[in-house]
Amino acid sequence: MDYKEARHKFIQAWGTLGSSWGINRAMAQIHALLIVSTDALTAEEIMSELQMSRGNVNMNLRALIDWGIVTKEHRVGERKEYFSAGKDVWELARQVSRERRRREIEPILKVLDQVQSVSGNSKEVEEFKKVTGELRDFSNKVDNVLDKFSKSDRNWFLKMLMKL
Amino acid sequence: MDYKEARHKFIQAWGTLGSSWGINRAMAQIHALLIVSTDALTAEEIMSELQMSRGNVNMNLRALIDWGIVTKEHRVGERKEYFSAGKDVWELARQVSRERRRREIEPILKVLDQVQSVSGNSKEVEEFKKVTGELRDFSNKVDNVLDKFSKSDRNWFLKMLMKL
DNA sequence: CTAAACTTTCAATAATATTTGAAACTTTAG
DNA sequence: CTAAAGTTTCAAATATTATTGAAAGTTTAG
Repeated sequence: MDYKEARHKFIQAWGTLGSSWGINRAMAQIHALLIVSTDALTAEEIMSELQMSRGNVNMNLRALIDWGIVTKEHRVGERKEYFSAGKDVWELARQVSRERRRREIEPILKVLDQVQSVSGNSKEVEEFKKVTGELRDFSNKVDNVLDKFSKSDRNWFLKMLMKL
Repeated sequence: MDYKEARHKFIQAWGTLGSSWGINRAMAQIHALLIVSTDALTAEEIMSELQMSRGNVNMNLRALIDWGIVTKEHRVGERKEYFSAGKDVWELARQVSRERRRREIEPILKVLDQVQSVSGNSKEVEEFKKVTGELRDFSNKVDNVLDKFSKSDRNWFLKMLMKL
């Protein structure tokens, strides 16, 4: 397989994977492009490489920066902004787990907590409390693991794998 | 908070959570309804409770069955089919991790493997191989953990948490 | 076999999410 | 300050995904 094809395939696949995990295709593709680029790229370069509009590239670059997985660089004597993605896969995973925890797990935990205060003692209410309570406990545990993971150093995870 | 409100809130939240994780709202809501119900429900009951069409309920029930988290029951002397969700949160998590692994992690691993066979020895190709190789190794590890998780008994996870 | 009860399918429609592109805005060299 | 270079915004257009509902299909009691 030649480079151009492999790269295209990777970018496409990364975009598809993103879609099925709630990250939009453009954002995932831009990230894929940056992560395999040897140098930082300008918005122009990303636009032409991925055939997307300026607005789309700009919006999704900002989202990636917001997620903490892409950084903006300024070069001396240059007006243009350059963008690059961290090459460290471990760090990427930590950052993603940190963000998804904050954005999605925390809100559902809040609801599961609130909902525990339901009143009544019918069979239905008991069942409801039981199930949502278990869901909350489980989510709490997942939340704790992700928290640990996102704060840990890169050997923790590998060591944990050894213990399985 | 009264039961009706709490239940509604839970179903809504579960639907929203599903959406942001690539599971459609209707599917997540039906699951939420079944998991808090004391008894199995008919398609009719789900339709009226969640205000969705027969087609939508049927399609998503089949998807839930396909995921292995809802089962169909027949009752003697009854024509109607009844549906229920397993109440075991642990088992639910295992089943979901099993399915997502199969549907999303395996395909990306396949692409990351294929793409390793890229030819050339330019700086770009080296970087590409390096990054996609690391991504593949990492994904492999995640894949293994999920595999372990989906096959493990319910104490494994808790024990693992202790070790953190 | 027939017909009622129930389930499934799928083309049309609606809802949602993404993308575009042009205008507004910002920055800086001169 | 001015204007060129670059960036950001956002309403409108497009694309994608989910939902409906009616027709077709299936099952079973009689």
